[in-house]
Amino acid sequence: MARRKDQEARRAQLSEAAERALLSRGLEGLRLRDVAQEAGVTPAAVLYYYEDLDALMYETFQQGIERFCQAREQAAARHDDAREQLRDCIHHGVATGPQDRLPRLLFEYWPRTLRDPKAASLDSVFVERQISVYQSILILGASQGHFVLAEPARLVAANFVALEDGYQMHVLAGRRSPHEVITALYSYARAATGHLPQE
Amino acid sequence: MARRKDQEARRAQLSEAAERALLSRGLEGLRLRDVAQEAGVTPAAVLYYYEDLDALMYETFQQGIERFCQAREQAAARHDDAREQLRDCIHHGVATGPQDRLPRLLFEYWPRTLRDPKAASLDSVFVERQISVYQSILILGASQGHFVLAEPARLVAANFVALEDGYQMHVLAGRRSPHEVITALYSYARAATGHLPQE
Amino acid sequence: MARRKDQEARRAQLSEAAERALLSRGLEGLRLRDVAQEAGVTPAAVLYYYEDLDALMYETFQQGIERFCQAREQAAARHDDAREQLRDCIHHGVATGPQDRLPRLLFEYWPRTLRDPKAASLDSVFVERQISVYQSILILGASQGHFVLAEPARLVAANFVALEDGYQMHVLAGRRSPHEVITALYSYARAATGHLPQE
Amino acid sequence: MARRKDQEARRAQLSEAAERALLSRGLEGLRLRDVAQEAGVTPAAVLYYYEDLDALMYETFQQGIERFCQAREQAAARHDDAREQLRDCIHHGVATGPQDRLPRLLFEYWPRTLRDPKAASLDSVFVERQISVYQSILILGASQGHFVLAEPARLVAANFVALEDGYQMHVLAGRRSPHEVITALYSYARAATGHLPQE
DNA sequence: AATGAATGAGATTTCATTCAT
DNA sequence: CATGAATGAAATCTCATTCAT
Repeated sequence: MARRKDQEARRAQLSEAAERALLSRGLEGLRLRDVAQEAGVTPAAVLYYYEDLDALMYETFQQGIERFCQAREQAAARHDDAREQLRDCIHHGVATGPQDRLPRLLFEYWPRTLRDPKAASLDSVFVERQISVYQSILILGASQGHFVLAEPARLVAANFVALEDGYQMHVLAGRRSPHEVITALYSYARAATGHLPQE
Repeated sequence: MARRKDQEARRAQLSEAAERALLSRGLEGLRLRDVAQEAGVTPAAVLYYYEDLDALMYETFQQGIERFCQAREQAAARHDDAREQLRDCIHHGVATGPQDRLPRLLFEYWPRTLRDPKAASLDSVFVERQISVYQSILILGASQGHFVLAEPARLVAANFVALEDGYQMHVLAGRRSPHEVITALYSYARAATGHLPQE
Repeated sequence: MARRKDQEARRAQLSEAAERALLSRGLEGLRLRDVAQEAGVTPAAVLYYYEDLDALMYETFQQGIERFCQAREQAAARHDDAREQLRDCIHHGVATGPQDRLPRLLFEYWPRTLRDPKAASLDSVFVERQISVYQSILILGASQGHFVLAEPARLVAANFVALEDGYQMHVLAGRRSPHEVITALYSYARAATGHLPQE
Repeated sequence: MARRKDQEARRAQLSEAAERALLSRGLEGLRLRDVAQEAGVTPAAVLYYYEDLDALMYETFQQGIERFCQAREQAAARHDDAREQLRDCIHHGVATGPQDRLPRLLFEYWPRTLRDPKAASLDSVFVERQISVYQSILILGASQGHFVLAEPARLVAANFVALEDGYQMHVLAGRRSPHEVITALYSYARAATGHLPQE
């Protein structure tokens, strides 16, 4: 039991090292070596815990998605008022800058989902889950009388996610500040729900 | 002069071969060999025209951007009525499917802009140019009395581009049909301009 | 500590293999492959210990110089009488034939000192060190009353070294026997010091 | 007939280009390309006149030897007095500096004579010819009563050549000025002939 | 006589991977 | 459990070389 726990801990460390290494090298240029070095171990040690680099990165992606979604979901769950939920949800979806590890991981990994079916389905679920969060908030807000939706909640939610993703790339590229993006999302919120969130 | 033309033609052929090879291999897994094979020449022949694979892909990306932008700009220019311009502009910005080469190239290349400054500035211009197209259409539409903008044209234009990009990834992943995306963009058009384009 | 020793030992083995390979291939035609084969390992194994072939050859040159100089210095140090020192010094400076590895290494490497500053300074020290050996012997011999110098010791010493080097090339080319060269150096010794060494 | 003359002229141009290219690249790093570029033609054009780079360099070496020897022989032939012959002969044998093309060519090529029999015999003749020049001068000087030889003329001549070669390398390496070398040779001249040349 | 395009041989180089310790 | 040595596969890269024009 303790053994298994150690294993898990070690894997988590490696996974985190992989995330850090990803920032400087990018997924494309990332070598087993880089991750090992970042973790302070030898490449062979990494292979003791993971089949190969792909497996490690897949798991890292997977856990990244999980962390990202949970953060949002929990952020929303902290409030009863849909307006506050919406505001927090928006905030948690935007990268704090080009060095924000989690969004970087998610976007660097994305091209791989085009060819790796397992990654593709993971990504599908990821997107779906984010849409769900928005959708729930929108429906709640409508029922609370705060939001007036001119379009189906599902469509508005999908639009939120797409907008977010589209702008996310600009933030990661350092071309746009997180604040600008949040402002844009707020503005869309007003257009779609009639409610303008307050910072 | 004829010589130069031959050179250019050959480079264009290789560039196109690179685009095709990209579809099956992805940018990450793309080898010099793959491009050469796709073009029906030896790897050394490719190096005769390009410094290395990176240079070839950079130029391919560059020209891809150019083609993409010109197609949109020309599509819009074919009409006098801003409503028709907007409709065509939207259509030309959405991939026809996962095998649509041009958008694939643009999105596969994207992660590279995070580390290559030259590519980054190319990408900046690319985004800016697309925003401009939408912005012009919006302003024209407003002056023609067809559009009523609740937000600055610039912001709405940026939103269009971000939405498009966010949804584009879903189309390329095969998770969403081009039609769905166009519908979503139409719906945003109504929200932002008061005008719902007709297919 | 033991590790470090292993490393050093392995490097020394490779260096020696390089020397051997040099005899048949020459520095110009020497490939990483040749050295690896001579050492009984794979080319990649050589690169595990050395940056590249140049680095290996540089170190081999460096150590060759060291060995060559030490052999001479020790040979001279074995005697108290400057006449015996001179004789032994001369003997140790002449190649035993075209297959004499050490002189071959030194002379094959020489052209590289024309372009590689690090090698150049190594070579400078090498020459200087040899001149010093002769110079010390000459001065000692003069003080012992065995030698009568018509020219400054430094100049005579430099002449010894130059003569030796000039003749060395003939020996390495197989055009002249070591014996002939030693005789010529003896004859110069008589002219410059008044003392003719006895074999 | 005119044809042949053109051929010869072209080959001579290429040979000279090779000499120039040698200065920057060294024989080891010299590529067909470098020579072609230096001559302002394409690599294929060089191959039209020479079998391969080796053949070109061999001929260049051969002609270099010829030029070098003739210059010395003619220099000596300009005087009747052996003392003046000796002085001029010495002067013509020492490189003017590291960029002196002819000596550079001769010394860069030297390692090749260790493995290429044709080059080896060329080199033998070269050395022999130089010794002959000195020998003739020494014999003449003795008969004129200017020189007193304590050793056979042949040995003294060989010593001159060896000294010259040994010092030549220092000049080419930029470690010694031509003047210093000439002084050293003068000093040897006095020791071996009793006559100290005057600059 | 010479060129420019393209080839293909041969070398290096980079890595993940293996294995004894 | 982890390491360091060494391997071997796979890619690139460099050139001389060929050939049609």
